[in-house]
Amino acid sequence: MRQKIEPRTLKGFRDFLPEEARKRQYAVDIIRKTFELYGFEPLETPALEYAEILLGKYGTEADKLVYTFTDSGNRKIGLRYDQTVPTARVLAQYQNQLPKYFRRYQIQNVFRAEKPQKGRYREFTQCDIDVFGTTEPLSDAEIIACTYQAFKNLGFETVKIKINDRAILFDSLDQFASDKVSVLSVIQSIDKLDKMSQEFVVAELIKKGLSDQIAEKIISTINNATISANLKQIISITNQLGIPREDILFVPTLARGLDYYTGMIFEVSVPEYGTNSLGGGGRYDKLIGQLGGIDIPAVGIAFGFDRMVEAADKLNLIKLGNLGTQVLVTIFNKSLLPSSLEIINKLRQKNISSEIYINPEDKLDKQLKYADKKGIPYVIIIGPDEVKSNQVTLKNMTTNDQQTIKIKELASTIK
RNA sequence: GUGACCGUAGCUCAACGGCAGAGCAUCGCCCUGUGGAGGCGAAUGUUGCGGGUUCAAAUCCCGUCGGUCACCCCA
Repeated sequence: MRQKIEPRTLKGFRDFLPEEARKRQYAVDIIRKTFELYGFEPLETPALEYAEILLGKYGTEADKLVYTFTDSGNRKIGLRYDQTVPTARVLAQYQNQLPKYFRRYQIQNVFRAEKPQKGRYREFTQCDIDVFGTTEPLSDAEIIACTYQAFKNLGFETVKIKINDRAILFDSLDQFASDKVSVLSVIQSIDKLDKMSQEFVVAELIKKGLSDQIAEKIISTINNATISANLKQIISITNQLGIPREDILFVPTLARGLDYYTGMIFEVSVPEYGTNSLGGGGRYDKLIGQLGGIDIPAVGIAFGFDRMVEAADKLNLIKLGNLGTQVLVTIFNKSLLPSSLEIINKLRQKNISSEIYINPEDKLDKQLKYADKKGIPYVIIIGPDEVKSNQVTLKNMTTNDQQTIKIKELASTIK
């Protein structure tokens, strides 16, 4: 007796059925075109890496979230946790083959062994763009401009970029750090000012071991911080690259959780969707050196493709009208099947995406019902009358119009 | 990783210790050259899974898997 296997997906992993998959493909297409438009080159890396490449890069906390296994050759391996680490490996491994100023994009799935919840999964897609090999503010600005445009191209009405400079945070907060409470720890608390009240953050700072006065002073210091020359320059270039001044906001309390940022940091959000950031990034000039052994400055962003699609879908920005099957060719009966086959060939030669009903035994009403359910806008009927007059009946499923036309007029009528 | 809530037909849910049900969806027919509306009929379950308590468990208890939410962290 064969054991019955229950079909199911792994916790935190998802299937994308046709409707969902089509939306994702639609979005990925727009994003990829934008990246290409801004001169970024594609890069793909394997899902699996040697575990030693992945582990120990962001700290012990992140290491726990890396999927690791032993393969049948007894190698310690792991699934990629992000796209930055594998790219750092590529930079170290192929340094002679890559351009000095390397700008690449990467749209791939990453894996994290986290507890899933809303908008968070164990396998999800990240869109990365980065510029390697320079500390020029122009490269920071290019990343911001391209990110902004990708969101705009997807159809988001307003896109806001919050920007700050880690240097501002370090310079103004260093004075408050102690053996007990590091600057990075203070910065992590500061990062919460966006979501939490000031009182909450002050309480957290006190809990971390700072005095009431110091905690209050930190808040007022950071609220009064002024913009850096570096940031001014980056913003000015983004304006010249066509990003409206009002969509770039200097937010001195923006901190970003990751420790490795060294300069400009930024986050993207879409106000219509909520305050949650859809992506973030910044400059990380030391990370690649730590990862691959060679010092290469870098700036980039990763945005969450899944959340972006969810937001776009919620705001009705994904129009699939012209995607998918345009025409269903029905089969009147078995003996007229050759006529239907002839038509479907013609349609496909004309580059019209079309489907032939798959069962010649089914009656016409069933075939129409099928088209209706799948949302196919046109149906072609070829019965004895049509065959006799060398025509076809073209039915528009949305307007309910129906006309009998010559076969050669088909393509132009549908388009 | 910590904590809370929830798993009953394809979907949304009812039954809350005593015969497992409804609406929607599906399929068939009304309708042998035309979908969406309507009418009639049919099919659908080891109540997520495993164990325990009980004369009796969908219901109570434990475990497990899955989902949702918050924290942490992030995308």
